[in-house]
Amino acid sequence: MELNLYMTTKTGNEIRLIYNKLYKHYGPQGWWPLLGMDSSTETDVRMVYHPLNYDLPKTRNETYEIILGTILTQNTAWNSAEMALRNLKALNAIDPENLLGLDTEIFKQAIRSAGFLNQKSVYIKEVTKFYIALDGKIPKREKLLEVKGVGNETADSILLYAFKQPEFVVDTYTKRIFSHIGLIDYNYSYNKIKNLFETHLSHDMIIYNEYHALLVEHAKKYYSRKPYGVADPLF
DNA sequence: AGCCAGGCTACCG
DNA sequence: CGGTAGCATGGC
Repeated sequence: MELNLYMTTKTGNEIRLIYNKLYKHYGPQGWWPLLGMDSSTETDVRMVYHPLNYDLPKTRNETYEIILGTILTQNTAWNSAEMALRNLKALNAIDPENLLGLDTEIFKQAIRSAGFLNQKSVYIKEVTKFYIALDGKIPKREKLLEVKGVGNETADSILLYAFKQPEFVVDTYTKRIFSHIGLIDYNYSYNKIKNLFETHLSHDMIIYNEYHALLVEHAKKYYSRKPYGVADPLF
């Protein structure tokens, strides 16, 4: 029979149960957030989450904005990355060609709030050239990983949120929550954890999108300060 | 005042 | 291979 046995394992049930619990508790997350598209109110450009709308990003520059965000938020609070994005928008640089045309010092100062500006300025230029060269095509994970500054999590975030591909994203929060629950060891490799989730869930972009966003939302509340998870009311 | 943030590269054994 | 120092700034 073709009804897969893995669907009945304890681990598989846990992974799906936890998703349902988080979704019921927090609801759809509307990731990846985008800057408001209303340029008439430049002083109040906020990030827009878009729950239950999985058609975004729609334009070349919206896709690019998400790619920029994945680099800017590496080991950095989202608020700091968001500030950098607003600065870039004010420079009309959430556009691959315009960004590459910026003066280097102006560019670095624009992304300063996101930290690691020397590294990230290089990473962003590298991934920008890669994006332009794609010419509208969807990148292979393997090729994304060849770009300097794009590691496992960033590659999966780009594929999932910018290109709507079913790639599960593993981050620090995922490891904290699931090691706290006891389903993984904290030091499992990235791909081992990624495979665990992808094995036990439908290969569904929407599920992967919400699951990762929900884990971040939950972890920000209960897994940001040691000892992690002790006050977690759900798990 | 520290600790933490939606990681990655380079280099080490 | 797996393990880790260094990277920069802002919030709390």
